[in-house]
Amino acid sequence: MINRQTSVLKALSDETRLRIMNVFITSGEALCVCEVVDALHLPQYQISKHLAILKNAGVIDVEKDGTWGYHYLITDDPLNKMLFSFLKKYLVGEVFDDDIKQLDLRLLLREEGRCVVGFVDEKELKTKIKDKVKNSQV
Amino acid sequence: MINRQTSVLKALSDETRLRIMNVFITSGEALCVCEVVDALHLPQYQISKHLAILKNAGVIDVEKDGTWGYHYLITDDPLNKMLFSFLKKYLVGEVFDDDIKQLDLRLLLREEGRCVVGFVDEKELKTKIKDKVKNSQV
DNA sequence: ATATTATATGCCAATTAGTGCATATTAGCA
DNA sequence: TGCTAATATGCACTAATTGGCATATAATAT
Repeated sequence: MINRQTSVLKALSDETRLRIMNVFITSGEALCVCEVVDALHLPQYQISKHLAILKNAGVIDVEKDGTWGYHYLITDDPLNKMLFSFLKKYLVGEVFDDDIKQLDLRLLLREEGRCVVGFVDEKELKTKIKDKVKNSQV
Repeated sequence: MINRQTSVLKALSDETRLRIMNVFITSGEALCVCEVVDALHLPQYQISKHLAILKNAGVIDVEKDGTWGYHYLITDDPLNKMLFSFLKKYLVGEVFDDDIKQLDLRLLLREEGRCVVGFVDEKELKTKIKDKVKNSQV
């Protein structure tokens, strides 16, 4: 009953969902739920729900790989293309930048481009990264 | 408590408000409330309320001229500029196009670039336009 | 002063949306 | 088969949003 642009913008009218869009857009990666959870420091059930809303609005989709679910932007669509290139410039500021930093750290844990761990809290993340660096030097 | 981009996109997450933004953006004019009312065919109190929300979000402002209130886009801001140029491309489709047609008709009633009548319904509008054309030919 | 016109706003009811928690689902693994 | 890990979802609660109506405000005209 309402037009597409309205329902898409409704889906984007929430800080958490904008933060999610931000990590997808600036990373350019397909991300699994646990990676988004760690980037945003929000509970898993919230991220899952918000991802479902974005999926419903037609801006992202999922591809399952075992228990992992890789979510990615639907870029083969003219309206979405406009939207994403707008958001890429528009979403600037502390919150958005912090999320990217966290995501970049978290992505260091990937192996061969794939997510291999669930959520890890802040300290655990740092420890794991140190271990990884150590091992790669050996 | 929430960041600016979020509150702006919240303000845009409503079909009526997107339609309002559309008439501002594609017409490039400062419009008074009655002109927006006639373009969208919605009750005055709705338009007033929605304009207040957009004003609150920092995307439009008002300049009063007697009882008339001319609303206009706040374009001297980098984030707003991005937003408006995005919306200009993004807001396409029947609803949006129809509103523009209605607005164009309605703007024919202006005199020296100013609004000189309140709301007029569809038939009244057509009559008035015919009269105007007739008078201008004499 | 009073009436009229353009616009704003307060209040209510109805709907919708977000959070938190617990639990369901599904896949891999011992 | 049973366990654990990754993700999804149902439910209850609260908060926010919207439309409709009536009325307020404020400027102009009579």
